[in-house]
Amino acid sequence: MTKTAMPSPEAIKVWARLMRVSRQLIEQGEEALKDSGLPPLAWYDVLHELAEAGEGGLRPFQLTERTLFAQYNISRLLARLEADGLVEKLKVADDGRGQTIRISAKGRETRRRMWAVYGRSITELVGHKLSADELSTVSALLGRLRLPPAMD
Amino acid sequence: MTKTAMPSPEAIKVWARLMRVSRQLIEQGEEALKDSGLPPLAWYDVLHELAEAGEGGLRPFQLTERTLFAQYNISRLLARLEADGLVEKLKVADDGRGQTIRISAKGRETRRRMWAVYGRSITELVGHKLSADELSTVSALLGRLRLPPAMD
DNA sequence: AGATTATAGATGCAATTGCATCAAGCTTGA
DNA sequence: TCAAGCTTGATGCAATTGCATCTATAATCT
Repeated sequence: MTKTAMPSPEAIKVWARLMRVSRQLIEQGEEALKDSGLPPLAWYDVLHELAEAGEGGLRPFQLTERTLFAQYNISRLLARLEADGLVEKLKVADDGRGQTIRISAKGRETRRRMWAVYGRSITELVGHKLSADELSTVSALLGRLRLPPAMD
Repeated sequence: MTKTAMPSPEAIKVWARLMRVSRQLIEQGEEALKDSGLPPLAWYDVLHELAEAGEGGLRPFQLTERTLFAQYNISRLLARLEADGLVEKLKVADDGRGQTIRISAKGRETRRRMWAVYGRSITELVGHKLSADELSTVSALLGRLRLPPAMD
């Protein structure tokens, strides 16, 4: 059993700023989307993953892993997305429990419109605040905080 | 009217990692607190601000500003904290609408115990992953993403 | 095979959040 | 001074989240 020490002042500062900046980013993103009459960020996250996955789609449990949303949250979010016609649920052949989720044309379109709005927030709150070099530095260091660490 | 361009790939990467890392940090913090039978992170944030404010306490609207929680959220959170005896609501002399919130001894003790648990998560997820220099670099750059920017 | 354990996804119920709005007290300005 | 408007904080109601648990199917073990 190894003792875990309390965080250094430097670590605390990183944590505090990480919390504050991410909260801002979320808040302003949600606000911008709402002002444009678009769905909340959580929908974007899922549509984004599904769009990247392409025609093959993804299983709900894969979405759970990638987005870090809880299982029951994904389950209900997908129900709402399906009700809105943004995704389709397909039976999967080799596993009777499972299903595959595929983004629909309407889903892609919604995602595109959300990105147009949300991307602007990112530019304002992130892109315009730091140089390209600084952005690379931050993302490299944040990559090492990720679980699992990003290796680029 | 100035056009806002879409974010560069570097900005997107920073945003994506920021979101992921902060989500992890929150999730693991919440989990650690729950496992120890302690209240959720939101309580910590408020107790922390109140502890820093000292005997003078803070007005609810000041908490709203500092924590970035919505006004109605603070209102109800304070009701729960008061019900648990962690804070006291005091009438404020010069403004009949307002109140001052002051942390109680029990509140300080709860905060202390939460920090013992939460701090460990921060050490594991942040402190142990980067050197002191790297931590300083990240916090300086994140400071510039803050609104308003931190000036240190 | 049959029993046991694990995994995928859904869901009832309680707690929390978001939204809209309210009540009460301040402030301003004609 | 008093009407109009602003600020502080609370709250009813709907939507979402968290928790625990459930059903169904797969995988493993004897």
